[in-house]
Amino acid sequence: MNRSMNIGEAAKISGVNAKLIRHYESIGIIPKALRTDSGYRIYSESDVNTLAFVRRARGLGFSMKEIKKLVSLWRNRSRTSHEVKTIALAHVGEMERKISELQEMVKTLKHLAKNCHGDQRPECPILDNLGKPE
Amino acid sequence: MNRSMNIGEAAKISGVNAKLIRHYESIGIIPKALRTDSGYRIYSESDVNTLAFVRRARGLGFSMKEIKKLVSLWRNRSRTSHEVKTIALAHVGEMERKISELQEMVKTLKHLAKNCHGDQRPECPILDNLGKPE
DNA sequence: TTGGACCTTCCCATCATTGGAAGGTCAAGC
DNA sequence: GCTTGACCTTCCAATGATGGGAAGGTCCAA
Repeated sequence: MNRSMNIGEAAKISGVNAKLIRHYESIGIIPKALRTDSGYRIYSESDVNTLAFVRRARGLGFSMKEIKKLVSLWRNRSRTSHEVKTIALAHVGEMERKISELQEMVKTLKHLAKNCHGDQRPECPILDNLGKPE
Repeated sequence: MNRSMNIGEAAKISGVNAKLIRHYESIGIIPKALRTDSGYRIYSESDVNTLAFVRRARGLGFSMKEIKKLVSLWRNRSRTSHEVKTIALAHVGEMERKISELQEMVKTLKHLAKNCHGDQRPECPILDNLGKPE
């Protein structure tokens, strides 16, 4: 129990590669790791949990700034679920905005592509549209 | 007609700011502009058309690499509409993939948020999920 | 003791864009 | 003619998240 490990092992278990672990430390997402006498970083199981937390938050598309806040809330017993939910819903809103934007682009481009023969001839409504929209 | 203008005017008309015009020149999206004796860049109406083309392509989410190719096809009379359509549809596919990814994240996060009280209490299924997915 | 697999820090690249600094040019008003 | 301010020039750096690699130190097993 309570075993400690070096960065390679922590990477394997947490699913966050070593390069990224160092990076997360450097930008303050996770606290500075303890070191052996020779300078190797040491990780506890708790540290690995934090890393996996970060990985999963990334998987939901949260920014590093948001993740930093989420980690601190996670670690803070006097947090309120309201704070967490606010961040989550703001992120949902941002993603939904992005989805709409992409859908709009897809719609336009599909329409143009539908009218493009896609053969050996040079005529192309896609280029026409980009070249002169009027 | 056939008036020529400096970068500021070209920026206004094309809708691409001056900083970005210089950048596009530096990365080869547009050819190097002619210069006055004193070194100011000179743009023709045709150049401005190219800049607006780039701006609209950006608006459809194309990458600079793709836009470089599209500009060259636009300028090339012996292009085939097939080439253009291929690029466009590949881009549509990429955007649809991205949309699915975002939708999946939104779905997960909305589900977690729905079960989160969002009040003064610390209990929070969002943090629980990020902390231990098992 | 040697080798290889690990670790360290540091710098650079990506992508598209923006910002600023330091300095040159132009045109209008005095 | 000179000043002023708006424009232009180049160069360097930052963004956000990550990856790649170099140069060098450490650990462990044969």
